[in-house]
Amino acid sequence: MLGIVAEVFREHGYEGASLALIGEATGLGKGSLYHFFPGGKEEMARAVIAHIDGWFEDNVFAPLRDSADPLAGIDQMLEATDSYFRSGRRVCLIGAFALDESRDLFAGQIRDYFGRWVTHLADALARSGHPPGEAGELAEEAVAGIQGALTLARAANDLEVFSRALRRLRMRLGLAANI
Amino acid sequence: MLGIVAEVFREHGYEGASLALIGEATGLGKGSLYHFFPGGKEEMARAVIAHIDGWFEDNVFAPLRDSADPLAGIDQMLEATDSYFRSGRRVCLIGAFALDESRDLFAGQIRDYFGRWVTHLADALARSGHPPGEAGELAEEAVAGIQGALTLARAANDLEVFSRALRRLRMRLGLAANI
DNA sequence: GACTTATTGTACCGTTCGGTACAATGTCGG
DNA sequence: CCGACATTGTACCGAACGGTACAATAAGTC
Repeated sequence: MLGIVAEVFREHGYEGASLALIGEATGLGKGSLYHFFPGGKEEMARAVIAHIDGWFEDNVFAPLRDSADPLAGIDQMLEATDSYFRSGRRVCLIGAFALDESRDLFAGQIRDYFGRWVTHLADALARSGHPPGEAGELAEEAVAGIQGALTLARAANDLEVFSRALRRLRMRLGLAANI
Repeated sequence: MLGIVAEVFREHGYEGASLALIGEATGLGKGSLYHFFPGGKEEMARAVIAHIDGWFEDNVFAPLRDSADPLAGIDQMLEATDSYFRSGRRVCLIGAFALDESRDLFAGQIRDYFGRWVTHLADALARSGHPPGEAGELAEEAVAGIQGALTLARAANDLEVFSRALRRLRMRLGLAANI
């Protein structure tokens, strides 16, 4: 159900996601909505962010952190990212929240999400042989590249923009070009 | 005055920028606002996008297109970009619009803005010696990198993220590291 | 000064907003 | 069957939303 709410926030942004839309999408009335989320819209958004964060923790950060072979972890990260963003069809809710005033409400969660992504990727890159300083820069470049590609893909209404970005990243991070 | 309205949209997003906020920021009442923009909020946003587009046309796209030395044009692009986004303090309104539902209203203008940015940069890169295909990819990577760096800088609340991204881009696009 | 047009303030419209109250149902162990 | 608690639908609240009407004023033109 959090997934459905997430989709509404993704589609309409924090301000644009009205309780009417959320209720319609989930099939729940205000009674139920406020039963599960006494804190109202803000708590819903917070729960959605935490839910997404959890998914990334399991499917993106954990492989980066735990894979014996760091390159395999990076490959899993890229696969999971491609799958999560539906090859560019989906937008990054947390990235979108970071841009407008809703950032102030969720600043901690947003910073944490992106911070961990960059940190874990930098760590994997360092373990795969990059000098520590360079690994941090490369990780930052990679995460920013993904976010930017999502924006650009949506602006151009062309999914290929996102696929191309992932393909470039794969090579740039030290993975084979095939697959 | 369009600049002030732009700032309100940038800060609050399309949905979040209420007429009350816009009126307060500009010092204009609804009477004046609807006198200048009979089409209401949508026309305001359209005018703001066109205004931004014009600024980029003059300060970013034109140097890319018209500079005799393509590398000098690229350098001017990066300088103008850094100055426009206030080294990461500012967010890209058009990028933010691309992410949520307001994209549907302004799809044409958004696609045009990013499309021209990528095209003109690709052209300059090709003239500076990159093979045509590679130039297009590199241009896409650069524009996406800028957008992503803005998102990341704002998420981390750290302007250095944006500065680092521009520094990397400068090198990657074939410019000296200094300056 | 008179006429015309541009600009503004104010009051108001219907709708939707996020949120609350609460009685009515469903659910389930005892 | 019972009380206890979880879940829901509905009606309602005041505030804010985008937008309109229009009279009052300002600014220019002849």
